[in-house]
Amino acid sequence: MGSKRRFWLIKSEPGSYSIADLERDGRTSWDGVRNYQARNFMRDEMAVGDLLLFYHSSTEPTGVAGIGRVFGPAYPDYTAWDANDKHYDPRASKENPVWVMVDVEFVEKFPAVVRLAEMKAAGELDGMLVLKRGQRLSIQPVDEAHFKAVRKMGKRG
DNA sequence: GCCAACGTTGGC
DNA sequence: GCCAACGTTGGC
Repeated sequence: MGSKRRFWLIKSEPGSYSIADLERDGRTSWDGVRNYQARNFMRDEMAVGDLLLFYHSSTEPTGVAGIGRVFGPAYPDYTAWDANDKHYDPRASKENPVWVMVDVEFVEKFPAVVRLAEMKAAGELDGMLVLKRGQRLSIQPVDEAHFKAVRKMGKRG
């Protein structure tokens, strides 16, 4: 895994959890991820200190709303074996957690959302996963150059 | 609200 | 192990 800091994009519908919520809370558990590829990224590749583009999906406008940081290593997502939880998975148990989560902390909220359309128009973001049609993965690795470019766009407001 | 794209499930 | 059917995601 190494010590090299990685960069990620995490998606959230702001109606359920927004960058403003993270700013208010300071820190939150990124629970409810029920996709194997996304889980593997959290479990195997995310490291404390990794920076995250916080992406608002299914809203207007869609785009990157701010920055977060991985606060702690992956641990079992106990909401998976809570029958009352929205993300309950009957295959999961304390003995066999199946799913994991990480803790995420607030870093910054952009003055204005860096819109998806704006990102598509920026040539420097060519190849970024989130720009690909049909790309539904809720946790995506991001190139350092792409991360920096988006952050710069965000600071401009 | 529509629907394309995708991941997952389950019959065979 | 294939693959059709299904449910979900998420932009538009």
